[in-house]
Amino acid sequence: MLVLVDTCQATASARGGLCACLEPDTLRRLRAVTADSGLAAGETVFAAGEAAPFLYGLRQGAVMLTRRMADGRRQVLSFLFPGDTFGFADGPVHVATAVTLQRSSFCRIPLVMPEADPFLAQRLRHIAQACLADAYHHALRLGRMTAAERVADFLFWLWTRLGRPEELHLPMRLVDIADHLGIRAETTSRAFSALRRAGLIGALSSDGILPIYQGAALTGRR
Amino acid sequence: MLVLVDTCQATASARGGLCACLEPDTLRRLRAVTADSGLAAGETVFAAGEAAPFLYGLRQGAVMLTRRMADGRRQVLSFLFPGDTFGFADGPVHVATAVTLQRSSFCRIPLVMPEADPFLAQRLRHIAQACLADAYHHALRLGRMTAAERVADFLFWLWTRLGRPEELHLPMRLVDIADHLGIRAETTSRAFSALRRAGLIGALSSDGILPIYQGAALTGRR
DNA sequence: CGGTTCTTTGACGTGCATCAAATCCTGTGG
DNA sequence: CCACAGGATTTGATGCACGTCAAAGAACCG
Repeated sequence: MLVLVDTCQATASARGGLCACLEPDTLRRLRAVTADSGLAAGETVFAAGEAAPFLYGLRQGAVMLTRRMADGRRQVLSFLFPGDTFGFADGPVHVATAVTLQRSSFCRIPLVMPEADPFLAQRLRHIAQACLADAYHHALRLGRMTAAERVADFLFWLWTRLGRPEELHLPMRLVDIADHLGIRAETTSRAFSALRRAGLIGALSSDGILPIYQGAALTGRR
Repeated sequence: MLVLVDTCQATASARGGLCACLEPDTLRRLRAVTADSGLAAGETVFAAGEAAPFLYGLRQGAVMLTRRMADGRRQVLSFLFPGDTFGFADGPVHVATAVTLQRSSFCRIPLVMPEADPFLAQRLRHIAQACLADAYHHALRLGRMTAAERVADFLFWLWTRLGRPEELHLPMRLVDIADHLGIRAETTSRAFSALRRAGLIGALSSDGILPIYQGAALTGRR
């Protein structure tokens, strides 16, 4: 457990904004029952199959949602950043495992709350729909794009999500990106190298900083 | 436009049940503003990019949701059956195109309704979450399963969704299944042949009837 | 400094795509 | 009823994108 901080880094492009987008009075009511908590990098927030009594709003840090097959094959379903809401379950248990990629802190919303609060229920419905739209886009990536296109499209998504900075800070490993895009870490590395040779990005430094030279050119025609 | 029918074939395994699962009084209120409509096979219910003023509940028939890349590559996002709810958008416009696979009939729910009806909003939130759970499962299929596994797992899903019948009625073409699973129609055909030779299924007849001999054996270890 | 983990690059193998052709089915018109 | 055209499925032959295996840096850590 880390110390709690009160600054929420939620941005407008977040799929959620339980922290950022709620009306002030709803937010005030939320605060009354919301327990903030923090975790170091590499820790499990919740695991697939566990009971799902909370929704989570990511305040700081980065999280990934994963699923595994019985033989260990892993799919990274989604990467989450400040302002994103996660923990949606289909029924009483989680369908995915959530793991922190960095030190992260969360809001936790007890699942009884949205049942009682129509405004919150409405907001959560829209968030779930935004996640669904993302998942549809990702299905297109996985089903119909080449490895190089997947990597470029993913970097474009990430670059946009993080506010189109000149340098992208990648909190995840290459193998996590590979498991997100349905390819191998080696293939991911080769795609990065090709983009670098093409002048769209710079070299990935060991601390995960990736210069973006032509971000708009990363998007293929969808 | 087809004639309206009043029997809704929604089942318990449907992701939705706007027709089947609502409380009688809510249903009655819904009926007051719900316009039923019908379409023949191969027609477009709505297209990606169009305004999204309605949600849809499928009463009879079958529908698929698709997305295309600019160069024509197509991804079938989901197959829908009676009882399923669709038309969720992220914002004001549809993110997918919905096409009928058979003669189908729908309920249409104006999007202003859930805003006004907390019960309906709650229900839609749960439906959207169920769709998200499906989309996550599908990401695992697309990202980490072999072609043969994808086909078997898809058939298992479909078999379960349709009530585990002895004969599956496939309303879609092989190429639609292929575009759903991120493979080619030829590969899909080969996978069917392999399952047939293994004795799990029978021969696919020209009218789309597929005998299921060992449905439970279709599921891989996930 | 030695051990560990991650990334990068090369060499080679394979699963699926692609190309092609045969078969089957359906609809149409004589 | 039969002939024919067009489309879907099936199967075979071949090619290539990406997986797999391997090894060499590079960064980190005790």
